[in-house]
Amino acid sequence: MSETKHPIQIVARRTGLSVDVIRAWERRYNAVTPTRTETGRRLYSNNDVKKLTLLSRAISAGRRIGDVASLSINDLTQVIDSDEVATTDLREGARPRTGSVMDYFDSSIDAIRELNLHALLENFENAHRELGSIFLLDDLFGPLMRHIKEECKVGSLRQAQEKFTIETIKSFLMIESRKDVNEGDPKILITSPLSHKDELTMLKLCLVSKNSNWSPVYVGASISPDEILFTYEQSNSKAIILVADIYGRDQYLPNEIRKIRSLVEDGEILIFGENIFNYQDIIKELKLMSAQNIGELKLRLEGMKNLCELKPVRLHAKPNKK
Amino acid sequence: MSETKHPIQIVARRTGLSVDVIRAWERRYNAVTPTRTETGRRLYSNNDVKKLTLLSRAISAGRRIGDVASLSINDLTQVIDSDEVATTDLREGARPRTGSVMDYFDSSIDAIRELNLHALLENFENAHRELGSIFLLDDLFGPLMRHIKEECKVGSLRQAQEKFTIETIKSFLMIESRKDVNEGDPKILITSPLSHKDELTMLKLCLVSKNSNWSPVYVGASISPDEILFTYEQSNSKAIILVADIYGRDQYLPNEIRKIRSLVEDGEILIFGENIFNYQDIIKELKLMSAQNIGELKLRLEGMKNLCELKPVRLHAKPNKK
DNA sequence: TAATACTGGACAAATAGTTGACAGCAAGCT
DNA sequence: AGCTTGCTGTCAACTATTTGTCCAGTATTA
Repeated sequence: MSETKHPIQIVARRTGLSVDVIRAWERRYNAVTPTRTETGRRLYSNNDVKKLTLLSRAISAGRRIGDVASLSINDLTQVIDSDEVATTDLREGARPRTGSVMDYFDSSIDAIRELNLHALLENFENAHRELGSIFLLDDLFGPLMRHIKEECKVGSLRQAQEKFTIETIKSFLMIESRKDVNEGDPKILITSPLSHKDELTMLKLCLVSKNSNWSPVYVGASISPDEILFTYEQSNSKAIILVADIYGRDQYLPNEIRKIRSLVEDGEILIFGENIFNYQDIIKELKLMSAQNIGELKLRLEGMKNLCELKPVRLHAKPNKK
Repeated sequence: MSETKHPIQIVARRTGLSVDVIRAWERRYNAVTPTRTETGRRLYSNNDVKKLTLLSRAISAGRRIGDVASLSINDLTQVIDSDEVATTDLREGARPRTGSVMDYFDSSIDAIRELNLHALLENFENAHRELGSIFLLDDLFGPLMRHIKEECKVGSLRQAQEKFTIETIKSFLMIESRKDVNEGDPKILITSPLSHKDELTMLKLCLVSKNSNWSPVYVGASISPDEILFTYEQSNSKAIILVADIYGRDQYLPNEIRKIRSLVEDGEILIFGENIFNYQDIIKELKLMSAQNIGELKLRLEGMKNLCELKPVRLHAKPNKK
């Protein structure tokens, strides 16, 4: 197999890390050791990129680069898995993992071919029980949708089957994310800016929020900043998640976000999307939180949870900022 | 097995304890004694994490840290087991309700004003129980949506509240129409022509179908005739409902319907819409069934049910289509 | 020539560590 | 009740370490 190699710029883009960081990690911990051109330019293999991506996830899961930099890809995967799933989970039962995702994937495809709603929903429910929401969303629904889109293009699946899948997933998510919501949980508004409208992702986030002990408030996609503020206040939410889908129009987003930030003074705002590194600047400027995948989101949610639960308990009044 | 060690931050997240507490317990009671890096950073083993988790549970079960900190993991488990049995939570009885449609209407509006999802869903559920699906859809949801649209125009309700209502109704309908579907019921395909796309109505019909002992097949709106045929055959449906919403483009509809009729030879086709009298001609021409409101639909559905239960007696094998 | 990459060093922000202090609380004693 | 006392979680102050970022100077690329 002819390995394609990548220059540092590309790697930075793909991993969301800065070139400085990539070089620093190499210099300090030998995180990866790219080959060089005769003149000394770094050339990264796909494996290197993968490891860097994993490291980046480990970092956002709270690890320190010095502790994890020298781990192998396998070890890293394990560490990340346990970090992103375990968090405050008190259950000690081992989760039966690996391999089973593929089984669920296959039986999902079967059910989709037959348009068998009952089988598909049951399959989802079982997968949810066994895998938990993170793996369900990241490792089952994600690949499933990608696979189906491709099969549709090739022609081995019909458009109706794609729609069927989307509708079923949507309805599954709606059902699950309404189940057993704890009324005491703080509210979190899940919405998307005017220029974006990825309903499926938003429903996914509803489920994750619920499972992280937030009570999701969902009013659909494409809401104006003004309406977002209203919803936020009216529902007494403590935080906002903005979904930036990959099809959205980039040029409008920063201004919309600025508007929202200025309206919602006291709440945490989190941007979610697969390619949010395109918006690094605005995220820094406004000190927003961000998450690129479900696992990361879950961590942030739990962080915010602690933050917002401590607030009312605090005894020492903090100096009023203004 | 090479044990992975965890920095204090991770441990704090996994146990739900603050870093201060973890350190204090170590300092005061040697609850755990993590190893250190050369530079003095704490590194906790999985065992340490487990013990801290148990301690945390013991605390919330009422123990004092000083009393339990030095216990072994086994002893701790025992202590906790005996403690936690004692705690049971009280449950409030369901409150019975009697009320007319107007009451449900009013409390729905209240819940919508507050964007209170829980209250709204509960209200819908009660209404559904008390009124049944026909009255729920025709007498509650119908007027509700009309009212809200008007209030929105006037300005006394916000766009977000309208969206909230739509999403909540949709999710309610999805939940209810998936509940207790009888696998033995004949399938009915609920869809809409390309030019129409009233999702809400389609979901309503799913609910009604289910309650009339049909098993609804739903693949979303705006499906081409060709895909409709495919879905119909693949799912082995016995009948089709086409939703013609009031915003659809009239001029295309007759031809689309003709196409569908010619493709689906043996199945019953029913047109549903508030203003289907516009399509009288085509309905007569193709001998379609039709319904203008939910009540009427329910009658038709029950009629078709009887008809189709006789069908399996048919002897003519179908010619194998590719 | 302008843009990009490499190296090594420097710096600042974030994070940890240690110690001591303090407030809230419950239990026991006057 | 009032008072002490010990237990605990939290925090402040200060030091040390870790780590992302930036810069200067040089080399390579286009």
